[in-house]
Amino acid sequence: MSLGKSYEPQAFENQRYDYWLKNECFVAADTNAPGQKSYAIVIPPPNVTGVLHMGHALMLTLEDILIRWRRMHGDNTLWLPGTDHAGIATQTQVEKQIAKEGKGPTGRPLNRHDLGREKFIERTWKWKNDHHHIISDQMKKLGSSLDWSRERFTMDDGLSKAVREVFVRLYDEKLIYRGERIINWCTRCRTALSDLEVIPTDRKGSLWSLRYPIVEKDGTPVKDPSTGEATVLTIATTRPETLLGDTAVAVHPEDDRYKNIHGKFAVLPLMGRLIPVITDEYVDREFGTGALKITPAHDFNDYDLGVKHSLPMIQVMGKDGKITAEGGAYAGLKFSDARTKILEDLKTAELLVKVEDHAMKLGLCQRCEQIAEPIVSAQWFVKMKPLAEPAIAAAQTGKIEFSPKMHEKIYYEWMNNIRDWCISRQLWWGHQIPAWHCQKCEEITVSRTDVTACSKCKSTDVKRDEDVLDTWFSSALWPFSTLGWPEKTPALGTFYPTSVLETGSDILFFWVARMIVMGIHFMGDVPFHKVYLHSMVRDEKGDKMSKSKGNVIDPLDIMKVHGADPLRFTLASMANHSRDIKLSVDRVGDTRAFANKIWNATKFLHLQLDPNPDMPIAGPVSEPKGGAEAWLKSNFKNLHPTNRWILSRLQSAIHSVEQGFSEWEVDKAAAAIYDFAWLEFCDWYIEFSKLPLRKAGKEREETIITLHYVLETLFKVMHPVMPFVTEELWTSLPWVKPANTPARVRDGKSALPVLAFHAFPKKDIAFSDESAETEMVRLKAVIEAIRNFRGENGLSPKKEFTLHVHMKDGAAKDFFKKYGGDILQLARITEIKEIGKGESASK
RNA sequence: GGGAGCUUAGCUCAGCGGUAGAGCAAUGCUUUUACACAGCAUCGGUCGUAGGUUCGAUCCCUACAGCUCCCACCA
Repeated sequence: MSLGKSYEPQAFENQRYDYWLKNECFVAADTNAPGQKSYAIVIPPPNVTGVLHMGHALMLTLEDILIRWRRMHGDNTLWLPGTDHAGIATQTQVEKQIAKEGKGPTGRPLNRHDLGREKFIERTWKWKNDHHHIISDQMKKLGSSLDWSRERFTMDDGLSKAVREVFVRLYDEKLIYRGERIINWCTRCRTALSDLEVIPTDRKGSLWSLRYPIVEKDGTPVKDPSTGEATVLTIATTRPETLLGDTAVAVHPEDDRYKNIHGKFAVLPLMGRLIPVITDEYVDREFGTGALKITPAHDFNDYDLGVKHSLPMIQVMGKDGKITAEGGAYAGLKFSDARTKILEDLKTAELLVKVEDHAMKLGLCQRCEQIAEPIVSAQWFVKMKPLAEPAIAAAQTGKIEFSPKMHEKIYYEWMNNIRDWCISRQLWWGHQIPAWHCQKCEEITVSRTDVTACSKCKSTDVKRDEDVLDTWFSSALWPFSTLGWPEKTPALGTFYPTSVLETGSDILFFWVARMIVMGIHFMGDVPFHKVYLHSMVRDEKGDKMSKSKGNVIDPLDIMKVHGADPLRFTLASMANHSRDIKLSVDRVGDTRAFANKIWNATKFLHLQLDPNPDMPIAGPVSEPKGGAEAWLKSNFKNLHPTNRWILSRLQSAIHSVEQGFSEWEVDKAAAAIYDFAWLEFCDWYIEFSKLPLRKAGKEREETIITLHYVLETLFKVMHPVMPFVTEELWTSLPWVKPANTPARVRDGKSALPVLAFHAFPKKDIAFSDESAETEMVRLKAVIEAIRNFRGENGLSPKKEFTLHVHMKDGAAKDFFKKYGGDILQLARITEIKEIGKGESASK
């Protein structure tokens, strides 16, 4: 088979992938063959409506490397694909689409309520079905060797069943409960959020100082003991609109300034109601005036104080982003308008003392960047503490290892301080909570099957809870739900626990920690033994890629121009552990040059074998009996030193790559491949090989065998990183046969060899040769010295010259006797002349 | 406020106790029968700063600075 002029990935990548797919090359067996081990990775499921971004490309590349590497080692490998229903993200997409389709009753754009829940969910399923193929097709473009026959979706029947089972069991175990608590609420998404979904963000704000007059219970002003004037407490706040819901003011019990007002009351500005002055050591005497207003319904700290002091909770900020009826004159105003109005009114009432600039953190909704408001609301929670304990132990005992190690500390930190997980979301798209509220006795019935009557009073007037579960709830079950749980499927037995969980470090808490928790609780064993985390991909300046900044590097664009393999190799070689990946398009271009280099090295071999009028020696060489490897092994001692050298270097490269893959140092593996292939094999070995290849006979034959063997082995070693080009080149080699290819593939109409089924090379000490390596170092040094001499003296490579050397010592004499011819040609010198001591060397 | 990581040639990064490395960029030469998506050579760094340990430090320790990230309820 002949090769094209240069590396053109577009010519073969799609066809290769189609061939793999058609022949089910990546389908895992449900059970292991005798003596076989299983190796499984479940993919971090991308959003079903998403498009492939560089983070996905990195994740897919790294996981495919591991999977292909283990597959070549003979493991029963499963790489399980799937997508996530992505509650808010998907729902928002469909809502946007609906909004474009028409107007609702009052002339505003259509929304989901106009359709109704059932219709809306139907629409969303349709959207999902229409869009799902986009991201999976893109994953295929990258060469991902996923077992598509086992593809799952977080809302498919099996997974829905698993979700329901888990919910019911946790509820029965009292680990899921419903409670009225303060939670983060996004007024745009109109749903509760978990702590993780709120991103603290630096914002410039103001600190307003407000006056709260202090009075007795009956309303008479409290006089200042020293001045005799009415006491007014000045309180600083960053959110003046919350004063509508104040139910107390607090001072520190030991604060001498305020001892006279303990037990008194404050007149709430604008609202006029009396609220108690309470004391609590929580108050920081140093901050502001040392006095604090308490709004239990709208601040996490105030909520705790409110519970502690049994304060009423007045909800003034509504879930719709407007002030509630409790807000009196301000009811119906948007929060921001309410603030403006309140500040005006305070000013008028002379209750606003001063305004200062104040740097502060604001919690923003992760999804829409709207300010997340703390609101008291009835939600479902998972009690995390008891579940976290065994998950912490699993890491401590080494049942789960984190790599890089530093993430283990971060994991402990979070798990040790874990708070209950708010799992209910006020959305329609997702797993609806399997709980029914009795309209008569308020009993909640949670069940695996749909409920028609209250479990307590038997009333048939029951209504299903409207909320759906946090998207991450179903993702947390992913490692076992995708394998068939709660059924005891063969696949579950074969592949659980999975081998490695690989993902970006940004979802360590969202996903990884929760999978560990759920896996241990429901399977009685960890969901995976190793957690490999990769860095974030940024643009070449180190900025986060974002659509608004316009700095997004689209993996699909890159692949279109340079091919999947160069992108994969680039990502792999940049996948370090300690810093973000700064990706530049140029870098992928450089790697494309590497692919082209390998392409041409292979072409070089073909050129030797294909009859060619310009090269009288060229012609086929037949494969040695028993194969090249066996032949080279038995003749190793008699091979030319350059052949022994390259075989020895190849072993060393295999060793480095194997080590890189097994120790989660993929970047080092990529470097080892690059250095061997380009710097040693292409730059030196191929140049050396040209000399014997010009002569007919044994030396030529031996060199062809070595060339063929090194290339073939190199392709195998590189295959996990660059699957397309390696297989393309490998199949072009004259001695490659479709051996090892499973029957289902071999029996196909075309039986192209598939590299994925061939064994990953193992380091073979039979090919290690220290003396050949030492000798080559010497030879290279001599040639390099001559090249330097040329460079420094401005002698062009064309200019021929004679090298005069002293050769009094025997070793040097032998050396030049042995390699003199090679040096002549490779360093382009006319002749080497020996000169006596005292004579000066000249060109 | 707590914690982590990073700081090495113009750029992107390796190296991590023993005379500074690669790729790209720049410059020069070369179209020699694998490759100009190339080859060869050259240019280029007191390895963030200041101390300490050591015979010896880019590499270990301690401070400091800058950048990045994570966690945290200071109004």
